[in-house]
Amino acid sequence: MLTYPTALGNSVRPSERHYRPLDAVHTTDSEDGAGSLDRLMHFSGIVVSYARNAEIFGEDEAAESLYKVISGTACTYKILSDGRRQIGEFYLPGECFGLEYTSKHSYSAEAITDAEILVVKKSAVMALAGRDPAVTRRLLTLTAIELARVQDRILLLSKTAQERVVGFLLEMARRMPTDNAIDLPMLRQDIADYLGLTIETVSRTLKTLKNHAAIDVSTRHVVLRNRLTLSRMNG
Amino acid sequence: MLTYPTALGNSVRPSERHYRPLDAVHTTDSEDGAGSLDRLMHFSGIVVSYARNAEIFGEDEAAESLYKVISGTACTYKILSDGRRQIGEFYLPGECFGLEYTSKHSYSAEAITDAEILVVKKSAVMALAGRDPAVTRRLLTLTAIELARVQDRILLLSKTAQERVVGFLLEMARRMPTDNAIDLPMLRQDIADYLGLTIETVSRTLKTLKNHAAIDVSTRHVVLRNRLTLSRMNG
DNA sequence: CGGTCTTTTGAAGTGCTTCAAAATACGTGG
DNA sequence: CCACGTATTTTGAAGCACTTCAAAAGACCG
Repeated sequence: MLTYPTALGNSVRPSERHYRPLDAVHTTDSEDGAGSLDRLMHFSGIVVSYARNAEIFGEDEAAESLYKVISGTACTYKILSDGRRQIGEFYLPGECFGLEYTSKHSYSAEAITDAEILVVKKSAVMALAGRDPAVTRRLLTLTAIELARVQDRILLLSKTAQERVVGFLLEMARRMPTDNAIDLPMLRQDIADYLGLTIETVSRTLKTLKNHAAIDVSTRHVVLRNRLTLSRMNG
Repeated sequence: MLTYPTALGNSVRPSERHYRPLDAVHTTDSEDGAGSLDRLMHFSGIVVSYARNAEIFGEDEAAESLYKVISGTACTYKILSDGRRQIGEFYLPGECFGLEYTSKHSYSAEAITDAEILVVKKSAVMALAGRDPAVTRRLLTLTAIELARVQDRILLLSKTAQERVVGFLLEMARRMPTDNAIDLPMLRQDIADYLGLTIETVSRTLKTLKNHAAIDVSTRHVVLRNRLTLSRMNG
């Protein structure tokens, strides 16, 4: 897998795809500290542009920062000893990752499209958290949301190939601004590595769904045609 | 599956198995609020005894309490529409569960052996957290640890049956007080539902490991004979 | 000791993977 | 803007790991 050079610094280079405008991100003040944390991130963070396939951080590196996707898509992953790659999660614009509380990262992260990522030192976040309890509460909320999401993935991974693919599509549709249309930022191989399937199985399953008139699918675009059918297929 | 009657109240009925003495639990004061939270739980919580297979809470019930295992073993689980059960996690003495930040539980919990569970109202925890920021930090730490554990499970579930069983045994050994001897509190069916396998595959895989002199295994007891072999089998 | 629950074992079936290759999409230089 | 080379996706056929179904063996409890 090629690794493209990484552009560092506060540059604001246009990226390939924008899924959600930044101003759609939740920035209002609330008792869970969303406002304070969000303001801190945008104030003390720097925007870093990553080319497609560029590594954002590596496993076992010091975990010093929090990350928020501005544009493009990132993912976390681990390489197993047999060479297979398991993708932990995809991160779309507005979503945060790097919420680990160990000193080293336990997985790697990379940009799967050209992407702009807001990078904030954890030390800055922790300093603010010391002054503003709402920030700690916000971090707790974000971590709990991530936990719930990962627990859902465990359910997904215990299902059949068709249920996994359907679950993936429904989840992506939920997280995208458009209702039934999905612009897939990732390759079939990424989907396969996310769902614990092979690329061939993903391809064949999408075709089956298309043949059952449940979806329309082209290389990078999916339209959910029949949510009722899909929900029934979702186990 | 039978559901046994649940004994409610502050009773202290002896339970089947004790894996770790309570005083081995981390109770020292520290900057992450472990001490404050722990004292609160033991001060304002009540100990409830559950018989084997008794439900501790059900999916969609209001999530009003935090739980800490005193003795015995509990697990969280979800029933899929096809009737299969996916176990989310096992909880051994000293471990906490119910760390959800939604108003309703998104999974069920039950005692898989007779068990004593310390039950604490979230409202009490949150009240303390409002006065003592260290408690919120402690909750954040506990949630982050749970998150890391679930992320590891995702890796486990993307592996072969043998790797899953080996990973399960190594993980259980790590969490038990004894080094290489494991007293399994759960049935083969529970292990199967945890690993996303069938009971037959679990049984056959344990036999294979035994035949390779990697473990000794009887119904409820496992001894890790050769950790090097096991580690190599762990993917 | 008898009944029930649990685990093991065997044999056949199947869903996903693997291997191989064709078809299609994509990016780039001419 | 087209043509070419590369990357990605699709399709086909065979293999295999795990499941399913069935039944025997063993463990547990009153």
